[in-house]
Amino acid sequence: MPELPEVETVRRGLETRIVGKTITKSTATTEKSFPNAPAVVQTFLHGAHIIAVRRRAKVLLIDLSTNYSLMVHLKMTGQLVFVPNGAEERFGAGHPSDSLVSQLPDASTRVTIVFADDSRLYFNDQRKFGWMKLLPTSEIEHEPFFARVGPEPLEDDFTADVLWQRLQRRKGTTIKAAILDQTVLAGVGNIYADEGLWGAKIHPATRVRDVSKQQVIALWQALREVMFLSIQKGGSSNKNYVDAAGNKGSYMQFANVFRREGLPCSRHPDVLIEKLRVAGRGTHICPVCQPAP
DNA sequence: CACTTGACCTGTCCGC
DNA sequence: TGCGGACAGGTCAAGT
Repeated sequence: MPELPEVETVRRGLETRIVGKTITKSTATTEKSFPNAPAVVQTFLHGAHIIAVRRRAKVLLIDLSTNYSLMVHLKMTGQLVFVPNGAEERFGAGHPSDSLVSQLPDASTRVTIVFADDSRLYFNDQRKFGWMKLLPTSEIEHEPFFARVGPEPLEDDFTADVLWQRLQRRKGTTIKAAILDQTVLAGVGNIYADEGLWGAKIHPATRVRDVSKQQVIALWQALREVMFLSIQKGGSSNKNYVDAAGNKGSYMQFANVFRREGLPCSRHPDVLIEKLRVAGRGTHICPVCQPAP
């Protein structure tokens, strides 16, 4: 799924498109994608105005005038796509060739939200791992996930020292598993874990206790660099991901290891990127930059 | 508590 | 071409 840069890109796209709009109705085709009771949806979603679109970790928060919020997790294949003029609009026409969406709704559409001007927001999710739910805005901070999630890595107060401290709770596991752990820091997923570890020249299977302070500083810097760059490029479209306008991101053109097995390392043109399995996930390394621990 | 593995789903790709 | 298995951006529950 969408990791921090992709979710942030969606957030920015939605912010400019839906804030101020009024929701008139919604339909859900898959119970688990939007499990709230119909009465709750009727009372707190229909008729509400959009106040703000926020992000925490990989979760989107759409604040409503009813003092409820829509909490959305895209998981692996979720999309939130805004379409200006409803079903007749040929979406994607006139877009650059990188537009994935031709017409919505499609077979993966789980929820449709209709605004008063007949524009729509589609929640598409091929694998049905994602979900959206309504809850009182004041209860967000008490959600179990938010009560445990770690700091935002792109905030100014997220220093290398903070990362070092947060890693101490996972000394026995691999550095890759540790940075994927959302309670250590928020927002890193499989793509940026691999890219950050390559940037810091750390093998993903290195035990946290064996990672030096200097390496943690390099990792802190590399993770922030790759995620800032990815936001600039509109995120990574490995497969399903598109932004709020239905367009793909271009970060994968700048990736150094992710999904580049068999291709040369940009630091060592005669060395090929290898793929292995670490923390139960496909993992990509340069065997020279990142020697086995 | 720390750590690992399987489960949740659908679709695609790869080898036989 | 068909079919089985592995794998895919994330998180949780349950196991050790």
